[in-house]
Formats: sequence, C-alpha cells, structure tokens
Amino acid sequence: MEINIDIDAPVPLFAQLMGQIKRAVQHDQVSPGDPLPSIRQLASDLDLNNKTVAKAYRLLERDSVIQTRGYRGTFVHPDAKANCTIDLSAWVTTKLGETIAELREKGVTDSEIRIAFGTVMNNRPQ
Amino acid sequence: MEINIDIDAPVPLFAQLMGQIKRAVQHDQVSPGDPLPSIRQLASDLDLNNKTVAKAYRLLERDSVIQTRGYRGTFVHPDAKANCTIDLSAWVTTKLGETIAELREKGVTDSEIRIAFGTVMNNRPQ
DNA sequence: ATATGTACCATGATGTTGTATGGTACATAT
DNA sequence: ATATGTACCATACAACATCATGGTACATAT
Repeated sequence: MEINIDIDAPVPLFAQLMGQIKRAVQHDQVSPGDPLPSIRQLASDLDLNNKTVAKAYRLLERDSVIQTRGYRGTFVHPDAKANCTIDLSAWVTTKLGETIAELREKGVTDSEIRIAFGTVMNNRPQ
Repeated sequence: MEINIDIDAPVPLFAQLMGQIKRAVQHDQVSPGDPLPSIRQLASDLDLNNKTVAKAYRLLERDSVIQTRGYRGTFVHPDAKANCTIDLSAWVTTKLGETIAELREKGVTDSEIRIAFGTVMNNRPQ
C-alpha cells in the first residue's frame, strides 16, 4: 500500500490519509483482516504527527473500514470494501440538499440552519 | 413603544430589536395594523445602522410578525400576537433531525453527514 | 523493555461565520 | 423633493471551529 501526502493540498492531512486507505481497500491492495501500520509507525513514515494519524484511524474505525484491537494493532475491517462506497456520500448530499433547500425556501437563514445542525449532531448519545 | 438597545450585551443588536418588538406585540403595546417606525427613522433614533434595523424587520416579516408595504411603511401583522409564540428554530431542528435520523438509520456515519452538510451549505443555489 | 491504541494536558495557525458598519442606487408613491 | 423598502457594492472585527502540532501518561500484552 503506497501513500502520498501532499502538505500543500487544501485537503486536510487526516482526510488525505483516510482517502488513500479507502482507495487501497477498494482497489484490493489490502484485504479484510490485513494488518495496517501502527499509528506511530505510519506517522513516522509519512512525517506526520501521531495525533493526525490517530484521527484518521479513529474516523476510519467509526466508518467500519478498519478495526483496532488495542495492543494487537489495527486491521482492515471484514466489510471494509462495502463501507468504502462513494455512491453513499453522493446520496447523502442529495438527501440533505433537499431538506436544506426546503428550509431555505421557507426563509430560514443559513446561520439558523447551521445552529440547528449543530444541535442535532451534538445532542446525540454515542 | 419603548426600545432599549444595550450595545454591550452579548445578544446581537438585530436580535435585541426583534425581541423588543415581539415583546411590545405580546404586551399589547402595539396592535395589528399599527404603523412601525421606518427603517431609517428607527436606525436614527437608536443610533444603529440602517442594515441592522432592516435585518430585524426582514426576519420579523418572515415570521409574520410585521408586514412591509413598500413605500407605505411597515405595520404590525394581523396575526402578530399568535406568530410571536411560534418557535421557528425548534421547527428547523425537528425538520433537520428527521432527515439526519434517516441518514443514520441507513448506516451513514456522522463524518459523512458533516462533509455532505458542508458541501450543501457552500454550494448555495441562487 | 518494547509496542499497541488511547487518553489527557496544551499551543498556534488557519479558515469560516456572524455581526455591524459604510456608501450608492433603484422603483415606488406622496 | 421627500420618504418608503430594498438591492447591490464593500470593509472591519470578534467569535468560533478546524487542523496540526507538542508532551505526558496509562493499561494492555509480547
């Protein structure tokens, strides 16, 4: 698995890392159960901070693309490939766009929409 | 109708103005059909910018608390008193909450929802 | 001892958002 | 001429979130 990080790109580093790992999964460069580099190792290789890599791993695990097993390391999730689909995000954007368009038509301000969005996303049992 | 604006309060000026006008409506200090001061006049009296007063008036008209009739001026809405109690933000939160709950049920992660939200809010249709 | 993920403390830089302000201009009607 | 609401151009500032970074520490297991 080859990973290239562009420090000058407008895309956040952790997002670049997430995207390339997902890409490797979709292109079968890694398979379910395969071990991934440790956080410290990958951070050292890519010259990134541990926290940046840890953030990418944490989000990837939340998306069920990888699995962390404590001291045993991190591995590709059994259903990783299915959870990498990009069609989903497009559908999500469409779905959210419809609702927001409806709110805007009612005259709701963008700031009010953002406030409501923050309320919904933060008041959530995790 | 007496209006006091506190420049040092944490509440935005336009929000203070909206609140006090709503308060006057609810306390029967003004009645449906009564004329309100013009934007320029009120801005002058309160030592505010025209845009600030215009913003408050625009939002109050959206909430059907007041009515603007172009060159004829601005008046209290017939159903002003009832519309003062409607909590628009709560409705927006509910509406957004329903959509987001649907996305979550489909297995969409919060990170994807946030990304999609940012995309929608920045690609505003005119 | 070494390595794993994770948690907490913290800083600075950057970008976004919201608020409030200024000026100019228009169609409308008195 | 004067006044109404409204639209556009624009700037400045504060607040906030995001991103990336640093250090220290813990329980876990090899």
